[in-house]
Amino acid sequence: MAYRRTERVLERLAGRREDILRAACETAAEHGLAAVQIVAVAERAGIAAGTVYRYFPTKADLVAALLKAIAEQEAGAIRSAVSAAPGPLSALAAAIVTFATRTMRRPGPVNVLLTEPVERELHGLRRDCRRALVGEFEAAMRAAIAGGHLPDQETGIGAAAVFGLLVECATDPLASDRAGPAAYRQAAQEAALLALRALGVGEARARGLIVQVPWPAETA
Amino acid sequence: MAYRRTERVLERLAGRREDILRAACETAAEHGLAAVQIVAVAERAGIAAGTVYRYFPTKADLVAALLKAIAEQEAGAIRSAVSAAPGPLSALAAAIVTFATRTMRRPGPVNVLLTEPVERELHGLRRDCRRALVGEFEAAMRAAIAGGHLPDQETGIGAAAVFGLLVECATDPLASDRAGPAAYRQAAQEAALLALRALGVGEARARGLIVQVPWPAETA
DNA sequence: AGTCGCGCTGAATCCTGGTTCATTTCTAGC
DNA sequence: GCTAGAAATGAACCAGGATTCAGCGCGACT
Repeated sequence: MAYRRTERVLERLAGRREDILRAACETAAEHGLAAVQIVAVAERAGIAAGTVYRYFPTKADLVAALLKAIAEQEAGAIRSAVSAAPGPLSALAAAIVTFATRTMRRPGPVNVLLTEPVERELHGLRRDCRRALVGEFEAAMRAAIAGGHLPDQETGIGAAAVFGLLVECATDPLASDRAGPAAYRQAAQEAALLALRALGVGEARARGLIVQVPWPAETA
Repeated sequence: MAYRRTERVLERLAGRREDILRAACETAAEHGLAAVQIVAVAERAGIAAGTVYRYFPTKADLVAALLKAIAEQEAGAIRSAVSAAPGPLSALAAAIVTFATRTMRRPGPVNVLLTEPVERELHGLRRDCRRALVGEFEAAMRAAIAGGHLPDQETGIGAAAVFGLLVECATDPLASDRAGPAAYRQAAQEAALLALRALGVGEARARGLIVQVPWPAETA
């Protein structure tokens, strides 16, 4: 008995796993899922290709972890925006504006969630990730409806509609001449206005809600 | 000079090109772009793999033709729905309902347009195809605005929003328990209502418009 | 019928990228 | 320092799928 996984080693191992996952996420966000190749990721993480397989038994596992990480990151951002809002309706607005702004500023992560993975076995997971994000909007809608701030309606389809609307607005090349932070905020507010109107919030009310959402933080 | 491309031969050649393209489109619509493989397409078209290369110099060309064909097919369906409508606003509603219904009934074609092709060189084309579809909605919006039937607004972002909204509603697994034609129509109308509200059409008016759109034809 | 040129064939080739594994390097305990 | 076992390495391997090409057979003209 000459080698034992001491605390120090475990830390290093966990850290390395993090490095790999981070490298994969960055690669995906920057160049798309197709660019997530074992050798490329390994290189970016500063290790050899074979080492990746000590942490992820197969590429599909790596991609699965990557999708979950991105989804959780985005969902977390929405949740924290929601919890910071003063009321249910402004929480919904905050969720919408936050997601729109983030996605416009950096479309990569969300694009990954919408991109069709090659692996058949990942379709289900990817759908779940999408659903998780849509679920955040749905929860916000439910709360607003419960409080009587939003017309009663089928939240499933409404949340999906909001999600699709925001993503398309963020992705559309037409809006791609967004030069600086101010332009992002402008475009995001425009899209948010449309989303809120779709859910039955009057224009004037929607504008008021949107303006007071704080600027989403850069990270997380 | 013992062989010349007679009329008959030219016809056969053109027909064969059509066969290949059709086979590719069907494969893509049924099993996704990843399933569009030269051998598979050739087999489906009833020819040998090598023959495909007499009509499409490279796979990317085939996929490009495929994307254009699908986009044109969808755009055409929207256009004919628009031109059959009695007025600008009902034309917009017709465009929306038609696209929603078609996509819910057969999500394949539209999914192909939204799926990331592996080839870097196809990104631009795919974007153009998307834009072409969005453009149909934009044109309908412009006409409605010009006629004073729709609040004045930025049509680019509005059209993109409508497009994304409809696609997501058609794609979302939540709505996937659509059993029959009636269910499709129901879901499509629901999504259309959200889309029209997003553009500032009041709920009551929107409902009235949607109901009177004729059932989209199965083909084309 | 004979000949020519073209289109078709499909097995062989090439390329890309995931996966493996014999070897090397490192860590913990003696 | 020395040894046993774990982790890392990276070149070799392999599979899937695009592409090529030498040979075959048909249609068109004489």
